[in-house]
Parts: sequence; C-alpha cells; structure tokens
Amino acid sequence: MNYWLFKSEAEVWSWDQQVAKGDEGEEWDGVRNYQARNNMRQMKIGDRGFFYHSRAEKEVVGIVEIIAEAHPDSTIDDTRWECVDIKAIRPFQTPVSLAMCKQDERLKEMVLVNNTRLSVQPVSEAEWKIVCDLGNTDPS
DNA sequence: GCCAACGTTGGC
DNA sequence: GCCAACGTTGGC
Repeated sequence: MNYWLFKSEAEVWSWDQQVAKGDEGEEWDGVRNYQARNNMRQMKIGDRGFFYHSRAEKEVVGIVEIIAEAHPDSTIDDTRWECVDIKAIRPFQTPVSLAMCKQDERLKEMVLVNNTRLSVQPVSEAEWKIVCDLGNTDPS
C-alpha cells in the first residue's frame, strides 16, 4: 500500500465536507498541476492519504482512502486533467500542524516540509506512522 | 495582506 | 527551444 497527502484550503473544500460525503466519497477535482496529477495516476484503490488544510490552518486533520483510480476530471473539458475519488476514514485525534512536522527531525525529508506548493504528494510509510503517532491517531 | 517560490504561457 | 512575463499557491 502507498501513502499520500491531499492539500485543500478549508474555505474551498474542507474535511467536514469530505466527511459529509460518507462512503460515497468525492472526486479530488481541480488539480491543474502535472506533478500532482502524476501522483494521482499512481494511486491504487485502498491506498491511504492524509487530508491537509492549507493556508489558514496548516495542519493534517484526517485520513482518507482512495476509492476510485484516476479518471477524467468532470469539472473541466480538457483530457489532460484527471482525478481520483476519496472517502474520509477517520479524523485525527490531535491535528498535526506544519510547525510540528518541521520541528520533528524524522520528518525533515517530508515533501510537505520541502515542497510547499505541491498539492498532491507522496508520503513514505515511516512518515505516515510518525505523523499518525504525533496526532494520537490509528495509522491503519 | 505580503511576498517568495514555483509552474505555465507565449513571444522570439 | 529559450526565457521573460505572468499567475497562483501557500507560508509567514
């Protein structure tokens, strides 16, 4: 299984909205960046991801699961752009802030810390466990 | 609200 | 194919 991280501004698409979608989940649409899209193309059903609120909160707030692999983005008439579908699995007991990640020596290689502009990123298994641990949250 | 970093566009 | 100009993201 692979691990990922999805960024969203809470004003645009929040964790609460994702949770409200339940098991049906929702398209992760609107990505207009090739690196982010390429990451989504590598996702498999059952992969897990962090849900991160950028800009205002800057913290990991929940865990999601990939429920549909890359398909054309329904919000644009341009075949270049694809997206996956995700559903909420569980919220973080304690949100893990960007500042916490930056302070943790073990996370200094994390894409979140080093490439702030990438909106869909890979997370290593070790990083996954560390962040879940920091958030007192079940990593499974 | 500002601005640095980055990605994309388009003229040449 | 290069690179300047521009637009957007996201941390601070």
